[in-house]
Amino acid sequence: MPEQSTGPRPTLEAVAARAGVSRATASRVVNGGAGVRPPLVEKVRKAVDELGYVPNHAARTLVTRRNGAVAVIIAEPEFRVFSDPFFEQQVRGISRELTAHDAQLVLLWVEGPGDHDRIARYLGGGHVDGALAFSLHNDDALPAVIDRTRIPVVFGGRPSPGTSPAVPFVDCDNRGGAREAVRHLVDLGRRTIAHISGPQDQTSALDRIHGYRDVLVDADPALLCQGDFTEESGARAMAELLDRRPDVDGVFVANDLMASGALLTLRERGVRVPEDVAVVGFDDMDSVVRRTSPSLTTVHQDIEGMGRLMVKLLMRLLEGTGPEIPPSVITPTSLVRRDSA
Amino acid sequence: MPEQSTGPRPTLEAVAARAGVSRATASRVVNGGAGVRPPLVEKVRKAVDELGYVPNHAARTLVTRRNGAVAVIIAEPEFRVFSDPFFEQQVRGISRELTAHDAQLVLLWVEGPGDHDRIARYLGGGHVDGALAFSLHNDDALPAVIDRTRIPVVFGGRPSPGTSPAVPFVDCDNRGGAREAVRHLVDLGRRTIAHISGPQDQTSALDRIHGYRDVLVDADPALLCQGDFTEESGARAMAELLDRRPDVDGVFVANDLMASGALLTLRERGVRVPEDVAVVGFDDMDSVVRRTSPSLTTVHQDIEGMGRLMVKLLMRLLEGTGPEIPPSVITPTSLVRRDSA
DNA sequence: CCATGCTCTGAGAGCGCTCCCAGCCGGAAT
DNA sequence: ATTCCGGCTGGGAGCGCTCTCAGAGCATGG
Repeated sequence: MPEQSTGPRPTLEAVAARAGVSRATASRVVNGGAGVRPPLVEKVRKAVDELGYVPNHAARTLVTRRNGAVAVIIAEPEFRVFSDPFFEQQVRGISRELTAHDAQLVLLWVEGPGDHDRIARYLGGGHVDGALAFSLHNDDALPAVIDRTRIPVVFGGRPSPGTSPAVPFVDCDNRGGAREAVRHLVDLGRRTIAHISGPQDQTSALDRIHGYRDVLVDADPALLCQGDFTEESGARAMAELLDRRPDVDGVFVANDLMASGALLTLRERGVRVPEDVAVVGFDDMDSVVRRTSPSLTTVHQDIEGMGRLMVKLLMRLLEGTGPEIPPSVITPTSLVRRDSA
Repeated sequence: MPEQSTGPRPTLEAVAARAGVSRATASRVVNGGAGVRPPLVEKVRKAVDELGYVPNHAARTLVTRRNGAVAVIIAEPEFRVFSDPFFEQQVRGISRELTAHDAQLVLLWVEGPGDHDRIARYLGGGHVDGALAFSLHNDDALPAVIDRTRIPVVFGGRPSPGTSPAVPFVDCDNRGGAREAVRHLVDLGRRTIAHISGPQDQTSALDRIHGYRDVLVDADPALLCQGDFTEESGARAMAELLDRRPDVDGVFVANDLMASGALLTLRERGVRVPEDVAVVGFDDMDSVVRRTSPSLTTVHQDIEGMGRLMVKLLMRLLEGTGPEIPPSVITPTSLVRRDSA
C-alpha cells in the first residue's frame, strides 16, 4: 500500500536512501533489475512500494532520448473520419498494440493544411518517437509534411505514387481481394458483372477497380459506376447501373456501406438478390454486414490486425539499427460467402 | 530556411552561442522574449531560424513540471463508443480547444477493469497535466481510479452520485431539455404522451426521465418504455408502446437514434407522423436528424461546445491557485422544431 | 561628479534520471 | 598466501532547459 505522501512525489534518490543503496542500483532495479543481487532487488522493490514511487517520465526521456509515445495522425478531409467504423477498428488495433509495447498514443487531429505547420513542429520537437498516419487522398500534402520531419512513420493504406519514395505502409490486398470477389461472381455463372467503385483519388478504390478489370478484361465501361464510399452513393450508383444495363446480374461493390445502399435500391426496384443480381461487398464491416438483407457476401480484411501491424512495423523501425527501411506489409483478404452471392 | 543539419538537434546553448548571448537570454526569447531588448531578440530569433532550433520538450518539462498534455480517457464498456457520433463531436471539440491552448491530446483507451492499473500508473506518472473522462455507467469504477491519482480531472456528463465527492463536470441540461420537449408535445394538444428512455444506469437517461415526469406527473407507467440508445431498441420500444397503448399520440424519445427507430416502426405500422403520433428526440445529432422522414423535432445540445468547455474547465483547474474546485457547467438545450412534432 | 535606481544580462544551480567507469569484494587459480 | 578475474555497486557526470540572483550598464538627481 503506497504511503499517502502529502509532499512532492518521491524521487529515485528517496527510494535509494530508503533501500540503503545508491541511486544507480535503484535505477537498475526500477528498469528491470538485471545485474543486481536478489536481496538488494527486494529491498529496492519494497522501498518503491512503500514510497509509491513512479519514475519521472521527463527526466528519463531527457537522457534516453526516447519517450514511449507514438503520434497517430488523423486527417479529416471532408466529412466523418473518426466515426468511420473502419478507423475505429484500426485505431483500436493500434491502441492495443501500443499498450502491449508500453507506448502511448498521442492523437493529432489535422483539420486542414493550416494545421500542417503545427503538426510538423510537434513531430519535429521530439515529443513522440514515431508516427502513424493514414493515406487518404492522393492529393494530400500531409505525407510530404510528415516525411520532412524525418521522424519514423508508417502509413495505413498504400500512399499514392506521388508520395515520398519509400514509406513503409500496411495495406490489405485490395486488388487480390477484388479479383476474388469478381471471380466468385463469375463462378456463380454471372455474365454481366458491374462494379461500383470508390473515389478515384484513393489507392484502395483504384486497386479494387484494377482487381475487377484483371478478371473482366474487356467489361463494358457502362458497367463501372463511381460512388464515394457512402451508403447513399451506393444506392444511387446501383440505380444508374440498373438504368444503363438492365441485364446486369452481378455487382462487385467497393465497400460494404455502398453495397448496403445498392441492396436497398435493388429491393426497391423489386430485383431479387441473389437470384436476379448477386452482390459482393468489400471490408466485411460488422456493423453493416449484420443488418443487410440478404446478408452480404463480402471480402474480409483484418482491419484491427492491420492497425497492430502498423505499430509492429513502427517499433521495428524505431529499434532498427541503421536507416534500413522495413518492407511494407500487404495483408491477405478472404471472401466470406453469405446470402447475397 | 532551417539548415539541413545532419548531426544532433541544436540546443539552446548552440542558439545562444550563435546569437552571441547567454543561454538565459536565448531562453527568454524562445519563451516570448519579455524583458529582452529588441536587437537581442532579433539576433536570437535569427539564430533559432538558422539552426532550426526546436526546444526539447522533456528538458522543459523536467524543470517546469508542466508537460502540455492532457489525457482523454475513453472507456469502452460493451460496444462502440468511438464510432458514436456523440463522442466524435465531443472529442473534436476537445481536440480543437486543446490545440488552442497549445496542449496535446493523449488518448487512453480503457478496455476494462484490467486496464485500470495501467491507467492509474500513467496518470500518476506525471505524463499529463490533467485528464478528461466521460461518465458512462453508474457502476463504473473508473472515476474512483482516476480520482485516486489526484490528478486534475473534468468529466463529460454528470457522474452518478456514488462517485467521488466534487468532481467538476460538463453536462447539458438533460432534465430541462426533456421538460421542454414534453411541454412542446403538450402544447401541441397531445394527451397520451409516452417516453422511450435510455438505460437506467446513465445519469443522462435518468435526468431525461425526470424531465418527462416533471411535466407529466402522473403519467401511466405503461407509457414508459426503456431502450438502450440504439436505433433497434427504439423501434422495438415503439412497437411495444403501440401495443400497450394504441391511443398514444405523442412520444418523447431519449435520443435521436432511438427516435429514428421509433419513426421506422410508426411508418411500418401505417401510423402518420406527426398527425397521429408526434415524435420528439434528443441530441440533434446531425447524422441522424438529416435522414429521418419526417425530419425530426428534437432537443439540441452543443456537443462540441461541451467538449471545449471541458478543456476550459480543466485549464482553469490547472492554472488555478490552490485546490479550489471550479463549478461544474450545465449547458443549455433548445428545442429544434422540425416536422415530426 | 558621485550616489541612486532602474533595466537588462549572464552565471550557475538544479530538475530526476541514466549510464559510464572506477573500485570493491569474493572465489578460483597459482 | 598472493594474484587475478569477473560480477556488483556507487560516484559522478551529464541530458537541455528554466529561473533565481547578482551584477553590469545606463540615466537621472543631488
